[in-house]
Amino acid sequence: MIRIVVADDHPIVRAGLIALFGLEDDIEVVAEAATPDEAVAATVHKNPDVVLMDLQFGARSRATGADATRRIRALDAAPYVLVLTNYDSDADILGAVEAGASGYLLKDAPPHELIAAVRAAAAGESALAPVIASRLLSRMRAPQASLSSREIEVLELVASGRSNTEVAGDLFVSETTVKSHLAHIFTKLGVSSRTAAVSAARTRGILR
Amino acid sequence: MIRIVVADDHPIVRAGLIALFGLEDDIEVVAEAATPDEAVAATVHKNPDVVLMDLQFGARSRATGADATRRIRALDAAPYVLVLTNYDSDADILGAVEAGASGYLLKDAPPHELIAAVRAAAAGESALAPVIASRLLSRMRAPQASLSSREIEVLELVASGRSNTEVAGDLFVSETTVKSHLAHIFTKLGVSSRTAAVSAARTRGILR
DNA sequence: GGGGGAGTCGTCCTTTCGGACGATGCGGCG
DNA sequence: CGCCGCATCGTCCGAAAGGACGACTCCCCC
Repeated sequence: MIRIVVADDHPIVRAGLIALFGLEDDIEVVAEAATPDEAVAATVHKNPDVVLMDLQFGARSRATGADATRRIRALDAAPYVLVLTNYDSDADILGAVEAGASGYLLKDAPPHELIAAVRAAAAGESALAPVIASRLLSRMRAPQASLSSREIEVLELVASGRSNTEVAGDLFVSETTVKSHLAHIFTKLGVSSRTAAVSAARTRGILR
Repeated sequence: MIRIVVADDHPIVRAGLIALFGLEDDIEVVAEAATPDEAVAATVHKNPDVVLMDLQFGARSRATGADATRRIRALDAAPYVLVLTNYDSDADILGAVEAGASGYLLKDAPPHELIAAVRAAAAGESALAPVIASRLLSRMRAPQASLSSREIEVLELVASGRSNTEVAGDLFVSETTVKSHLAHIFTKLGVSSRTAAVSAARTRGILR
């Protein structure tokens, strides 16, 4: 019997997961958690085989699913953590993997994929949704788009709506320099306009 | 007995809703739908009292929950549509209300609130999540910076980094029209560039 | 000591954006 | 009915942004 903990702030999602796993006779939901803290506590007390972890917990909780994952993986005899979330942003995926997740699934995944992932995780295997796998690979192929601190500084000002000349004034450099930074940012992010750069940086977690 | 249709592209969410309503003996889920088209079809065939409608359907479907809501509300003896979604952006709320939704709930709502909303909807009453209600009210109080739904639509595309010509193509209008919308957006938000408009809209909660 | 990346600055040129007009049709509202 | 907001389309023009070169300092690292 695979014993799992379900951690998600949405009562509806928890109910759905419990209902789905209720149909499987080799999987048992031993606890549910509505916050990252509850997830860690439940893991400590119930000692499950797998934790199904959401990444986004509503604004009510300052901690994230990645934090909880990190803390859970730091435990003795830590269970495997399967991240189950809505989004597939690079920042989220990277964060989850760094935190020690052994799988990453999207909430719109078909149930059988989810069940299979839980069984795989319980067996110590990694399970990635196809979408996620291809995204990770494309990230490997593409040189990591790490912006320099100066470039991030420029991009933050641009994101706040400042023009090139204004950014130049703010940073005490010439407009040429700002445009030069922006050109580098564009190539690194694979875009060709300031607004697209801001959007890309946001989805990748470079900008808040 | 209140007969409802559940429309959401996430199998997990559908399972959760069905499980939750299964506990209520005055509510019966008569059909589930994974796409907007299925939602309309199910409504036509099952003739429910209430339709629980998600707004975001994955990229697989071009139609949105708002489209489906509009089509359902245009039917004879149309059921009440309760929008149940993850986000509380102004654009989503406005769009849903315009489409004829009689309620707007967030997916992280506690189950009892959801149940109450379904009963209210079945009785022809409107049900808004407290967060949504206050947002609508604050919108009433500050009418100066309210963008039309079309303007928000344009701004969302701009925020994702699309150029004027691309936005024009996406919306099947001329570039002149896009620029016209943007000019209005600029004056309403008190800015003078697309990037500044996106920034302003974000801080005011118009965009997420 | 010779890359190589980051940061700085420059010029030339093209495309895009934004401002300033105007104009039409539609719908709501007093 | 007229007025007004919204959405649509148009032209003209100046300003901003972006691409394509080059070039000069640091500074780090092999």
